[in-house]
Amino acid sequence: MNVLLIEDDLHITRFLTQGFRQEGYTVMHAGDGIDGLHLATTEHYDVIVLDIMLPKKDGFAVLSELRGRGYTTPVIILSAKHSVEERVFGLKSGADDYLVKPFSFSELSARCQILTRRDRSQATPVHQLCYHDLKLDLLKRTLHRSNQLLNLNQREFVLIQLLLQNAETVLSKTAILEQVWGYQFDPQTNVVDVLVCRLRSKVDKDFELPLIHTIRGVGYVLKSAC
Amino acid sequence: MNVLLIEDDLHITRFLTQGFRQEGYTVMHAGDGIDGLHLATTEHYDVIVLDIMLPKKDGFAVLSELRGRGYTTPVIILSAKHSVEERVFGLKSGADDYLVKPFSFSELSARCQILTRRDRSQATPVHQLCYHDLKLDLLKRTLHRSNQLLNLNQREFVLIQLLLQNAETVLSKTAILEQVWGYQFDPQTNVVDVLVCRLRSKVDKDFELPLIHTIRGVGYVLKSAC
DNA sequence: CAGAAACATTACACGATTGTAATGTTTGTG
DNA sequence: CACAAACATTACAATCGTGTAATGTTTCTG
Repeated sequence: MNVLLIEDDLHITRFLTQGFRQEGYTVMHAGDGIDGLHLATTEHYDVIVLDIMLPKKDGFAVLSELRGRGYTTPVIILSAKHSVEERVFGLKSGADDYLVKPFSFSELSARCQILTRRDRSQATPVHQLCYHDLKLDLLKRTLHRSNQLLNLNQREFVLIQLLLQNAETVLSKTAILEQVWGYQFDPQTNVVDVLVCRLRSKVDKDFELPLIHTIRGVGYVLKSAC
Repeated sequence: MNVLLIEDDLHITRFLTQGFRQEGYTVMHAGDGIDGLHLATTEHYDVIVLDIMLPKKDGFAVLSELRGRGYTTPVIILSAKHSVEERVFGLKSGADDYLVKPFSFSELSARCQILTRRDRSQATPVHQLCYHDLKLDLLKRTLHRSNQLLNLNQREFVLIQLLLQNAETVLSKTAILEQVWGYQFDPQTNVVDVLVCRLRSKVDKDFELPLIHTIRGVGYVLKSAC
């Protein structure tokens, strides 16, 4: 069982890490929101324990980005505030549970168990990837932008899937070549450029806000901000 | 959405019933443990909200009997006590959540939503279809027969999916036309025959046992027996 | 501002996919 | 067994998907 702990307070971190390890969990730790989000989207975890007050990116932001990208990993929020509004807000933003500090480790552990118990019975991989007004359904093989159906071909579909799975992360051309074509060498042509262009003409052309951005000298990203 | 509320305090009952009804839930109410258990085991509910201090049979007893009989309906415990021991005990006995009185209705409602949301997501569509030695993966878009990868094109893929979803059920040509092409009329050609033929050449040709059978005058079936 | 590098777009060609139609084969009935 | 209907197979043509290369455009540097 893997736990991702996103917490900046060193005392709490040590306390929880120890507790989880004693129960046989594997714990990964991130000390700020950016790191946490990165870990959460690159590795598999059974539960994420998420502090709200975090450096760089707060817990709510991490949570909403995570959910926005289609990740459904159970999240337990830890927070010092116990105002009803904040608790409800946390739960509505996609958290699965909300614990107010101070709390006992045994309760946290019990609540983790509930979430993972439920999760195991599912064990179904995500089949919908969302970002901004894009929605990709892997089972129906459809891509919608703002509820409008876009007709993609094979290659375009795989590329947008890759971009969605790595939303807001720059992908180099080499990485794209590798993951879309399976090539581990450069075919010395501009296939990637052409494919990106074709995808753009479907995904971005008729819309106000472009989502596919090029980072000159680096690669491409899917993101909504400029 | 159906809620079962097991609670003896009349004020709380009225308060919660009203709140749930305003959110469009249907609420059933039981005033003691015996009644509650009886209702829980005879009707279907999406969530059970369970008080601990109850006449006749307390909440923990109700919960453990319920779970002992195999019911997995999500249960939220309401309790006046907030000792860590009791909370952990409640969670470990099979509750899905634990709220300490006094609590706000909005938090209870949010937590109910989480539990029912999770439940609904368990109804996630299957992404693997299997029959005999055929295995179709809708996410990877692959078809294997006896662990051998078969390379299908678009139309063939949709047809085998349809056949697998209706394994051992005869599908008429009209039905196939409708579900694979979306046509609701007969194009007056033999597209279906041709597609079946092409699919067969991949699925059945190199194997001992044919899986795609034609029922003369009726349609086609996927089955392993003759 | 000239030039080069990086990227975008367009045009073209080849192969795969798919629908149509022609031809071949099986099955059942009188 | 002759015949027709139903189905299977094959052949062909139109279209689509995809890679390559040529041409435009942008961006950055000196």
